[in-house]
Amino acid sequence: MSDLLERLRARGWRITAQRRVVAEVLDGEHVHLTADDVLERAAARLPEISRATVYNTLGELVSLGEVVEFATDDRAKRYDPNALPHHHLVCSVCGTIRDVHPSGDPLADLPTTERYGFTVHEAEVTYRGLCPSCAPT
Amino acid sequence: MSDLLERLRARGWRITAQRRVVAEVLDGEHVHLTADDVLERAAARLPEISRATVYNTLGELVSLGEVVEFATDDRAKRYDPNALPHHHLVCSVCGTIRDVHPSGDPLADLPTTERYGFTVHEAEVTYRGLCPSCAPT
DNA sequence: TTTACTGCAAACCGTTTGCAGTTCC
DNA sequence: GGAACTGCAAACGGTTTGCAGTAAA
Repeated sequence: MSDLLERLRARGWRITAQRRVVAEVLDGEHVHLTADDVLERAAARLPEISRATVYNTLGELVSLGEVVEFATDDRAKRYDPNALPHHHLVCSVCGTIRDVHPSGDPLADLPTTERYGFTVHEAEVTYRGLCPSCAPT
Repeated sequence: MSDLLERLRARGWRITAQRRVVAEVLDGEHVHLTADDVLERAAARLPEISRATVYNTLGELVSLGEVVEFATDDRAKRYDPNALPHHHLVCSVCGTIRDVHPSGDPLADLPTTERYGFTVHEAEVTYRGLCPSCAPT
């Protein structure tokens, strides 16, 4: 994510304090923030940042492919910095999300007869279970 | 889905015209309706049905396990009658959704080292691609 | 007869939008 | 200087809720 600002610049985008802060907030692994989380953390560093700008910037990062939107059962979408392709492991009780990297390619498991004429590009897996803190003792 | 009403009754739920109609609307394969779709189709048979009742009934069917909520990138959740476990194939352009049944168990592809101490119960796969109508010619 | 269920309407909350003002290049 | 970006505030749309009335058992 560190050279994200370079890629933005290469696309002709202006580097502003707001965009820099949003990019910084999203840096790291196992980061799955809501737009509101991002606003809160960004505002801690740049108090005058607005909700609209956070949404604008998130949308831009998504269309750049730097960030992936992740729809959960909650109402709010999660924003996931997409350094390397990965899948998600979600706790059914507390909602904790971890990034996981399964062995093998899920795409290979979808036979032609089950593709309905689609050209299939990717598979996105959500594993569900109980995290250690929520597991019955 | 046909004996759903029996299962509801067994749980002590009252069988009303509204619940019957919602259950009927959700019957079938490749059915992934929004709450609004359900309301529209239910109202075609039972004009006085209300939005609140549709949401109530959908929520009940979900907690019964008869219907599965499916969060898409769109704002509206989809409701999927859950007769047999299955996964989804989604067109990235038009949003068409098909039920698919991959060979093999995606759960087997998640090594212990990638489970972060979770007890993993299920895997939910979303395949993305282009449907025949949206594929470039 | 009892109490679960329904319908109405308003509230809720995440997200989007229009626009005037600002700032980066 | 000019286009791109920001902040504000209002609108939007799917979902939830409170409550008075209705109907299943």
